[in-house]
Amino acid sequence: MSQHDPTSGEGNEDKRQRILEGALAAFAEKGFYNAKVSEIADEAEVADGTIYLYFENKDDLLISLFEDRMEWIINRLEHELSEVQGGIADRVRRFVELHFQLAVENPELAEFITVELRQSAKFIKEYDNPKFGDYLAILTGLIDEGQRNGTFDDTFDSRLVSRSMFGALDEELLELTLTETDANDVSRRAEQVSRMLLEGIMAGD
Amino acid sequence: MSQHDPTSGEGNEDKRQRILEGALAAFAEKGFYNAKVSEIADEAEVADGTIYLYFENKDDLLISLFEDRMEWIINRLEHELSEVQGGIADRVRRFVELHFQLAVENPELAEFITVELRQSAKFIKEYDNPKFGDYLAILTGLIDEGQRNGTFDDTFDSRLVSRSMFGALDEELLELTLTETDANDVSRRAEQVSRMLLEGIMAGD
Amino acid sequence: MSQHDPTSGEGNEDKRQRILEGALAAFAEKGFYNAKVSEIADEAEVADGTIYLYFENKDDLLISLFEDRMEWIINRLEHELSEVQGGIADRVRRFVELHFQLAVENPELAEFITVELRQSAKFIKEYDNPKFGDYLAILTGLIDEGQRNGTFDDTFDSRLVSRSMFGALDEELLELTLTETDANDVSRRAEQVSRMLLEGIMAGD
Amino acid sequence: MSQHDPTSGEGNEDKRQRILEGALAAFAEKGFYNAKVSEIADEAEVADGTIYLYFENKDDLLISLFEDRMEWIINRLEHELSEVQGGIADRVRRFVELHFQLAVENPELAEFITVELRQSAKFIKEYDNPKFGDYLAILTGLIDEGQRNGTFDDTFDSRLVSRSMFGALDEELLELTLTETDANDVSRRAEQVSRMLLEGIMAGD
DNA sequence: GATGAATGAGGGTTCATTCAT
DNA sequence: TATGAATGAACCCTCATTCAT
Repeated sequence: MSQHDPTSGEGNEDKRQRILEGALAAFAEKGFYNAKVSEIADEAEVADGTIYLYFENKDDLLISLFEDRMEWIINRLEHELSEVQGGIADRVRRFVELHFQLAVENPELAEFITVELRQSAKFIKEYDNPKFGDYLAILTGLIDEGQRNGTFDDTFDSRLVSRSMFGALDEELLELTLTETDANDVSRRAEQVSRMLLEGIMAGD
Repeated sequence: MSQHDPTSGEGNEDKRQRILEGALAAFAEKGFYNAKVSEIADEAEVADGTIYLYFENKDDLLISLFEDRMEWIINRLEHELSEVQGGIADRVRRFVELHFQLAVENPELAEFITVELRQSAKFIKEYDNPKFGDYLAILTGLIDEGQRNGTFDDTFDSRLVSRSMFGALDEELLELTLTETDANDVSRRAEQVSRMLLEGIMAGD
Repeated sequence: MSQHDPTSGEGNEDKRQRILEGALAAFAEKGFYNAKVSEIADEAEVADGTIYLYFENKDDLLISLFEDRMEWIINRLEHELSEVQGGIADRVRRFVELHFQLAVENPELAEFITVELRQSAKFIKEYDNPKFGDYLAILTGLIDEGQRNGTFDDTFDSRLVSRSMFGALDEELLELTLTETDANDVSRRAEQVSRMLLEGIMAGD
Repeated sequence: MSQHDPTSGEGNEDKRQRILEGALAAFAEKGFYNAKVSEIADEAEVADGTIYLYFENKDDLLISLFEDRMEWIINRLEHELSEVQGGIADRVRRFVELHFQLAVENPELAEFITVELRQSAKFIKEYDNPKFGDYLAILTGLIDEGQRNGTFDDTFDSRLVSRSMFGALDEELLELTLTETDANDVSRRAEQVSRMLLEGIMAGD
């Protein structure tokens, strides 16, 4: 999506990252349409025009930011999930926990994803948003595996389940970004969300 | 929120409604920021300036549209839920079903609510969005009642549960608005979503 | 070419004309690319945005100005030529004289036509520039008539002759706009140009 | 006009020429204002910044290109005219022919000269454009000589005549560059133009 | 009340030019 | 000398809002 990758030196990748961070800050604070390119440039400490060396236009900056951050999240999720000892339910629990943790650690990112992803859903549909598909696939994979090994009720459509779980989780994260929440409460919420979702799909006795 | 409360009755209320419908169509199709006031005026068959007799500005039009439509949805929900024979679980099931039904009957409204509500979340926070609170209160009320009568597990925070349920439901409705879905599949989804959510919170044996 | 003809009242046609005059002044002084839309607006005493109610964009303003002024010139030429007593040579002489006269009376217009018409030739080709065709047709018509009645040598291609005559005339008018020239000298030049061009195509004995 | 006169000889002069050729191609294709310096650099296979080692700025590049190409044309004209056997009329005829020939051989140059010279006339006036004066002087010289030896009518102002002849010729060359024309037609046009112009100024019998 | 022509602030983007390497 | 990434001033155009009719 990026127009121009000036050489491949570190200085430049750093500049690209600074721009993405400036965009993240601006989009999180004001939303895509109210964020000015010149503010992003200020934040990134580059000239306005420099942004256009790394991104085609403001839209591309949005898309690229999504892809960049989703990729980071996906890597992080895959890494953390691979380290989980225990069954499939533990991994789902970890999946949920990790989201709360990431949201607490990166409030701007949480705000950006929860607020802009939805708004940009249609916008992004045109670009197909493969990264979001990759992301959901992780969750769908967990559900599928749980259904195969009898942990989860296999009368559910795993894609529907993963979408719904994402929706529930996302809504909680939105609440988190929009209100002050103390740490204890955050873990209590994580526990409740994963318990509720898991019990919803557990294979009945 | 609206600036002008037309005194001379139905003729004006009709004009106000035409403007809101034009806004709904425009916002659903293009999103709030890409919808032009002049397009809304065209759609409503009024002059651009007329919109400012009924609404303070474009923001107010968005807020008013939310409030108007949420009020309509709330009334509809309350009416339909009041007619449900059976227990609390049946009412939750009906709550979910009704959403799918409304989304199918009013695709523009579904698109508007699912896409713009989120995006406007922060924007709307400033205005506090009491209607959304009223809406969620219906669901929270159902959960509370179920917890009191022992149908639902009362170790869950009912507000968290209702938010999560809304999130799950909303995500499914978004999927519905963004892809073609046949009627059979819609009811299958409604069934799965309500089953999953209910089992998640049922008082376990 | 113009986008919007707001009603048809005189006030509006006047505004459109003021914009065209502002454009003429700006284009003549600075050339198309160096003239700023905001300067044209200033000159016309309208807001920047008003220009876009009457013209699609800056290009359209250029095209429209050409068409408007060429039409005016064509009408003027046709009217004046129709009043000429005498033969075809007198009408050609009058054609040339009139150009010098118009250039003296409307130096901005002369500058605009001589400088921008050429530069915009290719640009205007895309829009086909029918008015320039109409203009040249007047001259071609004179040549044709002179050839038919034996005044002019009919071994010349009348279209080539009229283009060449236009080129010669246009070059002289350019010189006129770029240097100070006193009135006596202007008429001397007009006389020389028409004499030279006429003798060039007279049927020889 | 050029900032830098490369000291180390041919390698640099070659680079300067490549830049001028790139500029010619770009200006001919898109016009001065729409041609980008970076495109010229691409065409010349040099870096953008390199252009500024050889030319002060984009304006200087335009001026320098004019001067370079006009000098070339002048040399070519003087050489060819010096080889003409025959009288002054033959040399004028050759002058015209040669223009058509050069235009056919160098369409980009023809386009550049016919389209941009005029547009840049005022722009160039500021720099005085001595080369164009030199060029016209050739033609004026021919006219003067013809007037002195009685071939041409000496009641004409030779500078006016040469300007008009240039204008006529230039207009024909413009037509040539803007439309497809086959070789036969080109020579027919050359013949007609020179015949017309010569007869126009021949000393009457 | 209703109109819609007019307004003008605002912002995304371009591109000639610079300068550190 | 040569490079080309970076700069940032400049500008066309949009569109929410106003107000004379």
